[in-house]
Amino acid sequence: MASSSSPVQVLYESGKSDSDKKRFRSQENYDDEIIVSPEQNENQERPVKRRSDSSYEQSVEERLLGPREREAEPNSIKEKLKQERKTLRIYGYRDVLLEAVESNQVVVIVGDTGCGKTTQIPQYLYEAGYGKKGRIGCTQPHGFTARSAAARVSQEMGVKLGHDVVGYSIPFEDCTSEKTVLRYMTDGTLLHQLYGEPELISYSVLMVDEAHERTLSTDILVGLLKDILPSRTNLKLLISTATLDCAEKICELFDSALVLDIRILSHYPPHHQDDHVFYLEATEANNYLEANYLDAAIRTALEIHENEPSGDILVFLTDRDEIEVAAQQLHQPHQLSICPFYENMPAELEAQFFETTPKGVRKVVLATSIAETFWPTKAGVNYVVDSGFCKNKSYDPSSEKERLQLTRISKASAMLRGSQALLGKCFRLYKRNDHGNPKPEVQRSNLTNVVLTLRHLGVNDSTRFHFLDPPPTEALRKASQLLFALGALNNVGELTEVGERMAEFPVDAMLSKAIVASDQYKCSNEVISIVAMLSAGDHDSVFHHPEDKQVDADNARMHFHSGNVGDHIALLKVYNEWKDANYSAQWCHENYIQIRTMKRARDIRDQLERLLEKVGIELSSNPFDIEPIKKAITSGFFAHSAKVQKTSYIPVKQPPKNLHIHYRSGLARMLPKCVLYHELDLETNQYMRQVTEINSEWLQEVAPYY
DNA sequence: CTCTCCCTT
Repeated sequence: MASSSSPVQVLYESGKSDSDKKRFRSQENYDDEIIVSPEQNENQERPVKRRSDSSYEQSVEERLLGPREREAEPNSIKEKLKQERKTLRIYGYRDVLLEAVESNQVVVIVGDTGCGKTTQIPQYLYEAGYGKKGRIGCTQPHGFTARSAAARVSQEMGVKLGHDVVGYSIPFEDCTSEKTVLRYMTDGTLLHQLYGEPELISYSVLMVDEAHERTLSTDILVGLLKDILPSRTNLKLLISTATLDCAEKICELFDSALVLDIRILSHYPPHHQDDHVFYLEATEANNYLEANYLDAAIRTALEIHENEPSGDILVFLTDRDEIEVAAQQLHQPHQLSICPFYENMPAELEAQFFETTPKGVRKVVLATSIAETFWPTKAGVNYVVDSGFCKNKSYDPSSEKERLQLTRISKASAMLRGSQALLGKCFRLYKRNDHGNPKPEVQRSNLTNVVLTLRHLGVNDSTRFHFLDPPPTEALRKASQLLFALGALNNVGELTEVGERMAEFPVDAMLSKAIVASDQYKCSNEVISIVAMLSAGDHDSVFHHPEDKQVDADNARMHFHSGNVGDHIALLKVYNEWKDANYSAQWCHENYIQIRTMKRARDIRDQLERLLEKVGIELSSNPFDIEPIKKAITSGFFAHSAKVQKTSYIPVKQPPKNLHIHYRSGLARMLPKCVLYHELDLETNQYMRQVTEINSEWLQEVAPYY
């Protein structure tokens, strides 16, 4: 173990006798963080994400209304829900809010996550008659919040979800009908709806919720709404945010907007004032630099275990590696049951969440920031350890490389993390108010698809678009350059027919181009399968390789690579064999394939197939010749081609830099002359993932201007 | 001889 000369070590030893008090200072002043709102108390379910699970909707309803309540008189349920609505904090602002909307086109609402605005405001608007003038839309950054809000609202209104006035529309799930007036959806869904309804003519009110998350879709949507509002004078816009900073930016964008801060005026009974959040003392916090927060988190968890009453612990770390390190170190003390929790976790680990730990055994959940919003069991945890960090994808436009970057979490994230410890304590491994200010996604993303979407919606000069925060000009320029090379823009910068078609597909522009190109190579049937597989998950989420069965898993994987067909064709073979096995779960298990990824690929593929018809591409198939398939892929990915040089690769066009085929590729150590890759690893940007051999002459054929 | 946070059209 580390010697006692390490500042962290000393720190922890000094704190041993008196538990947290020495290291952590409780919040002294009242601060509206970590509010236990009535809604949070009532509506505690945080279901684990189950993509494409058709039984999900029902299970949400069942959780919202326990079995006993379902049997009770419908009227008494209705009465109970009606009373509950009045206890919500937001209820006190009902009239103020409606008045504000009546006399202003744009209203910004500042309120904490979970204060009831998502479920209540659309209902207030409906009750005030806005539903008679058009639809009431409410957008969310995430599909599952849209779905659970709609489920809750349909309960409160006593209507059947999706068959009456309340519905929702999220990826792969359209739960609406002609009767739907109150519609919950994701920002992305609404953005796509703008393709067919540029002025959102069917809506009378729109509420853009959780704008402070600053997702790509939210930012683009808000910018577009700025343009739409002048000609839609009878359209009301509400934007909600948890932070004042974001509210100010929105006000700046819309020349006149009314800001309603529903946090300040609220009053809480004393027991809701929190004395359960502990921060590091300033001098100690300075020791917690990026280098040792993992160590600090592990030690804090152990100290909680030694000094605090029973209750499960949730530790927020940043990635899978850290979780595995922490799991190993915490494994030693008995009476600790360790649960890892991260996206794309193997199914067998997921099962641990639902196992009840034996009496006297404390559960420690080691999670990434996924646990800020998803929570697999109904039971909460008593203790939260917040490292204060997360990992974020970032894009450098000048090198055109994507990387994962360690980032300090925002105040909003810290609040979400802390709110998981409703009745216990939250230990933050940083100073009070020492939050990060993460860049909005639009400033750290590859903008190719953003520019394509904007063009498709008639925004011809993206540098003059109303961004809440402008992206680097270089990123916009690089995006236009790639779109030109792909043939989506012509030499005067107009969207071409190819570009129009590409914009319809909900996948990355280069994949979208491959689909459009598959028309001329008569293999759209195969290409949409490959595109769906590549879009379904990142890197290794298709093949499963458990620690203890590496050899078996490798053998299973290599079966799809027979003939050295390349990783793209291997993915096609995986999809087709799964389909031939009737989409069987057993087949996935036997072949070490992750069924979650496959189900998602199937959903995406179905969607792509429907869109082929929309853009006039015939579903064509040439299963016995892989060359046309590879050519179609090359039409999208010529920019990712590399030529062999001795034992490594150099990009065909771009500053010299050696690349290697990733060891998990079917072509690892094969050294084909010329290859194309889907992506580079985010850590070193040196390893090509998903590699296929191509003929270098094709490059001239598919991208003469590149 | 290396291995990527979380979302979403």
